[in-house]
Amino acid sequence: MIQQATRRPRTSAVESDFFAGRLIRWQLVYGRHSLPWQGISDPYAIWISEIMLQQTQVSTVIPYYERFMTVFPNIAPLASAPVEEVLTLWSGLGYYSRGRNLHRTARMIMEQYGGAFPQDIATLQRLPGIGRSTAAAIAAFAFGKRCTILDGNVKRILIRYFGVNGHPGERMIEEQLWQLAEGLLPVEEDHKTIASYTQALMDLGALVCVRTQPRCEHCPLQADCYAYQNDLTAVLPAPKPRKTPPVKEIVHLILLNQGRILLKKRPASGIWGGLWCFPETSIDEDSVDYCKKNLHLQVLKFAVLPHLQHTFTHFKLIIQPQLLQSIMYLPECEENSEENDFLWMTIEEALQRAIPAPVRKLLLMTQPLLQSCVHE
DNA sequence: CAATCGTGGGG
DNA sequence: TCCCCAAGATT
Repeated sequence: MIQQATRRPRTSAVESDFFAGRLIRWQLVYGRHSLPWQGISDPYAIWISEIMLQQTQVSTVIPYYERFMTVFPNIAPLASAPVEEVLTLWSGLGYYSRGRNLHRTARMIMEQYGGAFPQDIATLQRLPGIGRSTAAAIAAFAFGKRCTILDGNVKRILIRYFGVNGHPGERMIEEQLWQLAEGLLPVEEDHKTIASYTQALMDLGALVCVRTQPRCEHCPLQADCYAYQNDLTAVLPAPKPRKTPPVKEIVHLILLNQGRILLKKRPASGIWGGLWCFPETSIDEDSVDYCKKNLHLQVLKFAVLPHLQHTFTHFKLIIQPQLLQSIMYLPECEENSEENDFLWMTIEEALQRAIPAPVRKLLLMTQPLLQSCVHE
């Protein structure tokens, strides 16, 4: 598994501080120090940033983080807000269960811990949305706890540094990496040291030990890196074997009525859980029939918009948008029926709600069209 | 363990 | 255009 094992008999305390020391000194000069969630030890702010940063790049997160912290500067208003308000601030960021779990956790911390963040990593990890790595990040940054993160950056660094064969997806490898990461922690449990070290790992992975064309010339670990010394940085880590994702095709119904459009709130579980979307049908079904049968709406189809491609991690979605004029609607589909999961709203209102990225895109694309319809 | 869950950017 | 995947967690 670990090719260096013969040359490097595990991680000793001496090596640990060799590794950590170099990293910390490098971070001081070349690392990032001005990110919005840095230079603080407010566990709430750190928590929000860590959740947003899960599987999401820093540049994407920054504007979302700023908006979120303006609306919810601390845990109390977050806990007392409706979930939908959280999802609205999450709109476009993806992985919306993060938003729902964030809200659940805020309420749990208010109720079970009197509004104060638990400092113990095991307790942190029991909170919704906080796994092993995120718990460690919060504990390290906010409380200076001596525990290791293991995100994509750290995995890539360790795999190269130690010359690990195999994908992090395999349980054995995953556990190996956790063990290695823990062995490399600075010996002393000093808040500043732990925070700098943790940030150093992230920065090295994001700025130097990047996936393609790593900047090994600038790496403080170069002399000891297995991949660099053996010219293997291009093949380590081995790419994850992937199946070609399936393609799904659906129709999005943009229903117009007196300057308003109809949106439907999706169930909390599944894709885009809890978000507002256009009613959708299969491409095999006649959309006018669908509206009559399922929405009790008499409609007139008057435009088919160019299709939209949206790629998820595990499948590709082709969206066929249709513009439909609703002539009238029958009593069964009054507003506020169906537990309020169908709502007519103006396009401006819709844009301010919790909607997924493609819906936002479609709304913006068709906004001029809708305006001209109103005038008719 | 494998699938699920978004979106955007870079090569 | 296509492939890869980023401060992962949950089921």
